[in-house]
Amino acid sequence: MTWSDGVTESTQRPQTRPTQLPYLPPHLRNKYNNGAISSMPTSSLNDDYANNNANSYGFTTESTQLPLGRGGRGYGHRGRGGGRGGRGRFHQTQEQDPYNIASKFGELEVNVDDDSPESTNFAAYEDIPVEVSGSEVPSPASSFEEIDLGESLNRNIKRCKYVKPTPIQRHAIPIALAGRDLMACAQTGSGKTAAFCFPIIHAILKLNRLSKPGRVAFPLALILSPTRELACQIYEEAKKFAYQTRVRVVVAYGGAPIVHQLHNLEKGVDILVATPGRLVDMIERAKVSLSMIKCLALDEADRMLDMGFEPQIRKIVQQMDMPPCGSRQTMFFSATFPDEIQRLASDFLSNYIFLSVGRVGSSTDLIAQRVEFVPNMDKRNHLMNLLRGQEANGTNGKHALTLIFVETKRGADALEHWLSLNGFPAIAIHGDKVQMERERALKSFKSGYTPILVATDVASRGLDVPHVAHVINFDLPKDIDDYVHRIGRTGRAGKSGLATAFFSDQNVPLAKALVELLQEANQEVPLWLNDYAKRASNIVGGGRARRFGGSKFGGYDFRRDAQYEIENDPYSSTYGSFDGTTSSYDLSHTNSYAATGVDSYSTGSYGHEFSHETVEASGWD
DNA sequence: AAAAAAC
Repeated sequence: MTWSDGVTESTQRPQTRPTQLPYLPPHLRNKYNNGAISSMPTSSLNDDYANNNANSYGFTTESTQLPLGRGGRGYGHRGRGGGRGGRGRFHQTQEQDPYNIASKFGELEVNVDDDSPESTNFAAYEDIPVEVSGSEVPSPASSFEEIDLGESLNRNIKRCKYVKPTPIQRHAIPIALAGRDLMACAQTGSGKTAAFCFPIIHAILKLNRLSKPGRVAFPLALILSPTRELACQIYEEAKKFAYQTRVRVVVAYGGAPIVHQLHNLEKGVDILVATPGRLVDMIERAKVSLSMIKCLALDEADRMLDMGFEPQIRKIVQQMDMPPCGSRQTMFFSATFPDEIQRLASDFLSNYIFLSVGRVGSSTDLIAQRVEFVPNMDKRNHLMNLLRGQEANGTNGKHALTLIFVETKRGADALEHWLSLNGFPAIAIHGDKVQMERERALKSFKSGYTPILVATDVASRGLDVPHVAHVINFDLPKDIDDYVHRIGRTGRAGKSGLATAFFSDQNVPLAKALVELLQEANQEVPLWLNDYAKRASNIVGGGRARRFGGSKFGGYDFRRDAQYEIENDPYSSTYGSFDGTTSSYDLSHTNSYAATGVDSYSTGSYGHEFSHETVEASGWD
């Protein structure tokens, strides 16, 4: 992870940096001058460069300190990040793939930009199913030129080597530029960070009222994240996009000394990226005021509004000095968006547009999912056999990392210990570890030094680790959405991935939703699991279809199913996008929006998917 | 019953 090594470690113990450097696989070291990062000098990627770069960051993390443009060193943050590895499914491999690792595999569809813009992949691109609903939806844009974010942003888009907007960007950016509120479903890695960062930066530039230094910071935009690591990831992205715009981006999160963050705030902040706890702390210390907020963005929004987070979010958004709903712009982004969370989110939104980008080319299409019945008692032995099998196959090591999810922090430590005892190089990450340990664990895993990471759900969302070949749900999560996010850690960079779940009798409540998910992803459903699902369906109502409308869309506008609630709900005004004519909201027709002044459209086909020749390359067969 | 997120 990138978030604190440059900030604290390198300033406190700069002499230790060399051993802390992100590992760069030997076979990749001399391959950086190809394709999209052609401007990058090969020499800039040797260890010396990384070393210098890391040191040069110090804790001066403001955007203007980036070495971009000097010898084309630029955007990768290579010295610290170790490469966050994009999924490479779209044309923006570089967005999360500073090393351009994806293209190194030579088996990706993503670099079509380089030579043949008209290649067939563009056709697939157009076919990604998109669903939009809401009133007066701005038209999608097919190119960045068409969007025209202004000179400096256009320059940064070019620097990022973004050639064409991804589907989520094509739709979300015009919506955001129009100042509309937005609820967007899109897989991580599909460019959603850029989808909200570009419009935010554009809006701030247009305001022409950049923040000044001062004892109290008045950010114009706030981006919230559920984990510290994700906050840092967004921060790094936003910094790239804001390069040389004089828009200042600052990050605030717990577990790290607050003084550095406060110092950065005092220098002025336009965009604040934060985790909730630290932000509340800063507001209560009167170091930050939200009174100038023009735009609020929540990433992994469904997590931000779940039981644990909702009060904090409510506090930040409704009980501090943030301008009320309607006089600010609010955007929610997530890969999964259950009904009940949509309902909560609508409290914070005004006349919003719902946008869902299909899953083509994202997680479930590239991931082979297996579910095995394993009683709790047998889990360790079963895991051992699995790992031994990988060893025998050669399908482990630096480029086939294994991520094991467990339910509890204690369980993570215990399993790490047990694996280590049995000769498997494993390390655990969870929220009881201090930040330094979390970071070290992640780095050790990313580098392949410990190719097995045992994790709690701290690692289930937003975490970008390249080369995760296998996700093992040692303990299955209670919530199917968590499962979706977890397995989304593999199948990255266009490579296929494997997800194995240990299903025990404690997971019966999950059976139905799991079966539906497997079916949706064209995965084989074990007979015994089907039996559980049938039996469980009597006990546990609903399932995935309820939330996802049985489609391949990543989400489904809950307002479509909300007729009676609209009629009876005292908060029905929050559904203002339906023009108040709720009674004419006819659910019997899919296209009923048109009749009620609510526009809705779908594009693309369900059947078309990227073709990947990478399945056999994964080594899991 | 658990995880995450402030000091």
